[in-house]
Amino acid sequence: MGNSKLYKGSLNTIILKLLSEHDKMYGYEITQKVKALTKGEFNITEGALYPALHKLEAEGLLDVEVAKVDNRLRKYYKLTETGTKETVNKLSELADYIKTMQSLVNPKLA
Amino acid sequence: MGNSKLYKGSLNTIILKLLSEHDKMYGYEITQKVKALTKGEFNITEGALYPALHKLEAEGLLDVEVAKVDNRLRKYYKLTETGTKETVNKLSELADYIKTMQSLVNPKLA
DNA sequence: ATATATACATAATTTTCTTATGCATATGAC
DNA sequence: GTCATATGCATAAGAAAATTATGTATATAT
Repeated sequence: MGNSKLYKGSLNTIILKLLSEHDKMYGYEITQKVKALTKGEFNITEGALYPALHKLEAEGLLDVEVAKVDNRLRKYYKLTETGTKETVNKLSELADYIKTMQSLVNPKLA
Repeated sequence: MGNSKLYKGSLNTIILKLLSEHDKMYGYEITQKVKALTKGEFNITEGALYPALHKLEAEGLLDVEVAKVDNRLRKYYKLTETGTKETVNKLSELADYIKTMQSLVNPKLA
């Protein structure tokens, strides 16, 4: 996750959520999208992203489709049915985590 | 972090925050406190906690004081000055992370 | 007497990331 | 025309932070 070394485990959630909104995306596009959406706060490194995509594919959560654009290779990823279900789970887990974490760290606002 | 395998990196923040509120605590007490405060959602495992405490001590963020209660050993940890400053940083980073993550995952509410 | 709670600790392994490379094409600046 | 930057993929070595599995020891409740 580049500069913010914190909170490992959120990369998969980010990938899945983006794909649930954009139908299909390729790796480089994901890194740029995250950078733009977070105003540069999250920088997904390639060394983290590509292995993560490969693993999600191996687990059956993503399908791949190779394309050639401007003579350059692109690998488009999209959610499978299982991936769509898992996205819901991950987002729910994230919401729970945030809620619990805030109750721990800022009990007065909980 | 026991059941929630997610979001590694928050353990140190949790420890520091608890110590900023409780002056001194021992390891087992921390595990019980977290379990109680999160209603069982976060279960800090000993294999994660003790090495984390040792590291925070080695980094100069915590001081230790050994005590014997009921013939059982306890190691009380408390924040050093540096530890107090670092707690502020960690909490700020956590707030940023949560904010950024929510803007990614739930852009409509951001 | 036996299980559970209290209290610490470490070792082996796994997961997930960072950092460092490597390859290749396209484009803009000079 | 060449040189830097952007686009686009990939993997390997290492670090960080957990999990899981042990190990030791005392206290308490059934």
